[in-house]
Amino acid sequence: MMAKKPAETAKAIRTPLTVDDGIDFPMIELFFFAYRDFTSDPDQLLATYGFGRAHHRVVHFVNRIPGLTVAELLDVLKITKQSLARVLKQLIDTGYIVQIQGLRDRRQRELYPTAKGRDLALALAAPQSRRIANALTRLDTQDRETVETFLKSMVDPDLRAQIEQLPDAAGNVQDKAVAEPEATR
Amino acid sequence: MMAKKPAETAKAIRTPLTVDDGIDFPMIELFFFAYRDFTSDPDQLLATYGFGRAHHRVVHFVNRIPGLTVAELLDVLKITKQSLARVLKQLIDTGYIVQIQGLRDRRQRELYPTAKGRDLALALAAPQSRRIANALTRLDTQDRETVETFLKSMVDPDLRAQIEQLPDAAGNVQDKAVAEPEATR
DNA sequence: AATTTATGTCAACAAGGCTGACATAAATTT
DNA sequence: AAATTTATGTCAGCCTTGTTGACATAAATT
Repeated sequence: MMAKKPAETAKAIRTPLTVDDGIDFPMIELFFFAYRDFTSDPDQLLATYGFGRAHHRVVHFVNRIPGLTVAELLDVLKITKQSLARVLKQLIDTGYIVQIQGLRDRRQRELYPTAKGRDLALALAAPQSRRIANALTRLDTQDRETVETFLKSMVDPDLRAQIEQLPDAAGNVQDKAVAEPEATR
Repeated sequence: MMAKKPAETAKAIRTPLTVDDGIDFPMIELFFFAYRDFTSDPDQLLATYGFGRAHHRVVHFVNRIPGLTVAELLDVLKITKQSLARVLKQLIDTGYIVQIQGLRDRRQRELYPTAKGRDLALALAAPQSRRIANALTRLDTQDRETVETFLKSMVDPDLRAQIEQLPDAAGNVQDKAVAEPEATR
């Protein structure tokens, strides 16, 4: 991979890149730093469990979409099954997630959280939710929608479908489909 | 690390976590997916160079703060010098970045981009800036400030200082300090 | 002269991505 | 019924990018 010579000490550019170069650097950097700190709270907690960010993502989506299959999870995470296998196996072996053979299609393994897994998902999400709530307090109440619209627009259009499938999504019908009959609540 | 038994098949929870659990899941997931796609454009480009995300960050900040020292870069990136050394060496060997011994303190190595390094930084930033601009078009003009305020508030207060130091920051004085005298422009 | 600081480097390790190959059971197609 | 496809699992090995610890050098500071 590395090959080229040090290019005969090419000349150093001493001026910084700025917005004058036609790039929205402030927003790019804001997004970078915001995400870095957004992930720092759960990262710290995960370390005490001996888990990493990969475990976080799995626990999160299994709790958000209980009963999703391995293939569906792979599609959400956009990683390979070999990559998933490692962390999923750990989460199953340590009792955070259980697999149940599909009824309709018995090849499928539906993934569900245990009580332990639910607690972990909540513990990981809590500081992130707090950070967001805190950031939103500095804005007018109707500005939440502005931020939501912005973030949603940052997602690739063809991948936005994934978001719509999650519970609580705007105009989501699935919530009702999954909800139990009123009598049992 | 891994030790526990499969917990005697602990019971599966079949209901999803939702906003009713007191967590702002929609925003958490929006932020996750938005950042995932935000990094996807440069990632693709980097792959064609044989570089990774670590190279991106180095090239970015060296272009934004030309002449910063190794120690300062480590502070911005929050990684170890051994981690930085690998990617920095590659970027220097392939002529994207040059080191210049500090004048004031000759132990320091000031980092500058070459023309090649500048081009790369611009090429990496362009799609991200485009994505942001596109997302902002869906909002009212004054909503940009809302998004900026939100993102800034997501950053840890004690780390916000880093952002202020970058060019173009709101109320930033440094731009002038770094600028050359008018005659030479 | 002694110590501290800025940087570089070597070695080893871990997490979490990846590819390729192969195995099994269940569903689907022919 | 047989052949094929699909969903999942698993083994093996590789890469990037983070980590720690140890040590070396030159320059600045005490």
